Amino acid sequence: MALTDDAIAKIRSMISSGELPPGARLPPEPQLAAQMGLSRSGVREAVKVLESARVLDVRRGDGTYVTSLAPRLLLEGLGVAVELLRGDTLLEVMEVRRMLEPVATGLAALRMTDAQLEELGQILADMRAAADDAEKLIQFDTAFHHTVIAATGNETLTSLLDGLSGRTLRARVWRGLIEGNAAHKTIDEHHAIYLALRSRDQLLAQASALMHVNTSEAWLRTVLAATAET
Amino acid sequence: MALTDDAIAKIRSMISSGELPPGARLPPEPQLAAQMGLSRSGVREAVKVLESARVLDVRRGDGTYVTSLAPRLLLEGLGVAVELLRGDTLLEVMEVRRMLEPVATGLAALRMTDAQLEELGQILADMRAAADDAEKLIQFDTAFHHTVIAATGNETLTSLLDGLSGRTLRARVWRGLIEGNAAHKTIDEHHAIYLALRSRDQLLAQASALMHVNTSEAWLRTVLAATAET
DNA sequence: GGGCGGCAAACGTCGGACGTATCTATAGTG
DNA sequence: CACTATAGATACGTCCGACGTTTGCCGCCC
Repeated sequence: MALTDDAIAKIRSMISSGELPPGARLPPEPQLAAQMGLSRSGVREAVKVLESARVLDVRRGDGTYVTSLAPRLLLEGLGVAVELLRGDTLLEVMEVRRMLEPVATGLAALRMTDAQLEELGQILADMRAAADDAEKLIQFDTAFHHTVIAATGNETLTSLLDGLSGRTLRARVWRGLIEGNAAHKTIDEHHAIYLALRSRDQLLAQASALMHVNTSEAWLRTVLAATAET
Repeated sequence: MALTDDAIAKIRSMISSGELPPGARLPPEPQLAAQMGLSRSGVREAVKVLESARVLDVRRGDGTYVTSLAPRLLLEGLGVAVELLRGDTLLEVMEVRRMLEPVATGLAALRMTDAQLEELGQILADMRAAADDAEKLIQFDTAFHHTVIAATGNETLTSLLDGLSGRTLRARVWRGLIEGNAAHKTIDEHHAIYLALRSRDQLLAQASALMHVNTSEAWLRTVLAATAET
């Protein structure tokens, strides 16, 4: 494993050292191969790994470049990782959300702009209108929480929570909610969060977010228990 | 990009669907290539990507297997991602720690066992004894926080916070601490956290952890400002 | 000045070859 | 019978060379 992994480490080190800043262009693959003492095949594997980690951007026919290294890119991988977590560890993920999301929502109450509140109200209305379409509900739910967290202005936090709230996880929770006729109640919870944010009430925002995550966790337990029986 | 990325998606989907459970063995590369309609080179790139994400475990001379998919493996990539974050976004990371670590430490106060407390006391003693060795301080600091968070029993949370407290980030903070003659004060903060945990006092643990993260953040700001001038 | 076409550069994919590590089954030995 | 040593098969690691396709750019033409 030495050669290819060494190449990965070398490229990564050139980036973190500043030798290859964001936007920089790497030498062509054959030249890079010679420079690092391995074949083009090995370089391609290394580049592919860094591309999948959103560290490099490979443009066919053009060249290979370092990305912006923005957190939204580098933390994208968290989402795919969470998608592969199994059964009980999903409850661990939910516990993390339970710890993080209320505090973050409280912070959002202090920082949210009027325009963002407006947008949030629209999403809430959309959600109410889609109360019988699971697919749309999941979509608006994702947008709602993303908008709230993004209002903190912390892109790292936003990407992290986006990743923790993977699509599969959300889908499972909403499946439980709908089958348990609890979708309406959950939409009301979103409304409570919205009202707290609108009042710029940090503590209330925090509390309402905690109750909401708690509901999600409860339904996830239900769904997981039902799945385990089968 | 279609072929190799398709292969990655296919393998990942076979895993998340349960067709390839943890520990399962994949077909040999040539066979896998034929099965997915591309050359062995392409398969190797796909496998390499999943190996770097700790989804697959490639054993030379033997075969390729699905890992345990434990969160400690899948979230390992978060650490390397954080290592590549630049300047100001490190403050965002610190803000996330500021939100998450106190709550997690409070939870640890409720769940920590006597044996874990004992271990924590030992690490604290080691830290005091190494008060003039930056390298060791960083090492014991890492062990201290890892032990505290691990006491929550939530492996996902532990891996997440481990990743957020990357080695480079820690090194920068401690460099500031030592140059600013604040190492001793910081060790006292660790002691305060230890005492709170020992008293099983959730709120006090939470508060002491917040003060500690706050100190780290302040010194990180100092170091970043000094770096920016140069 | 702007649009069009062709050339060169660079990545995408393929096929085959050979080296090396690992596992296993077999034969041998005490 | 149990254990060891060895030979073969299996599978990944690395390299090389070739060709297709895409993209960017520059010069030509209108």
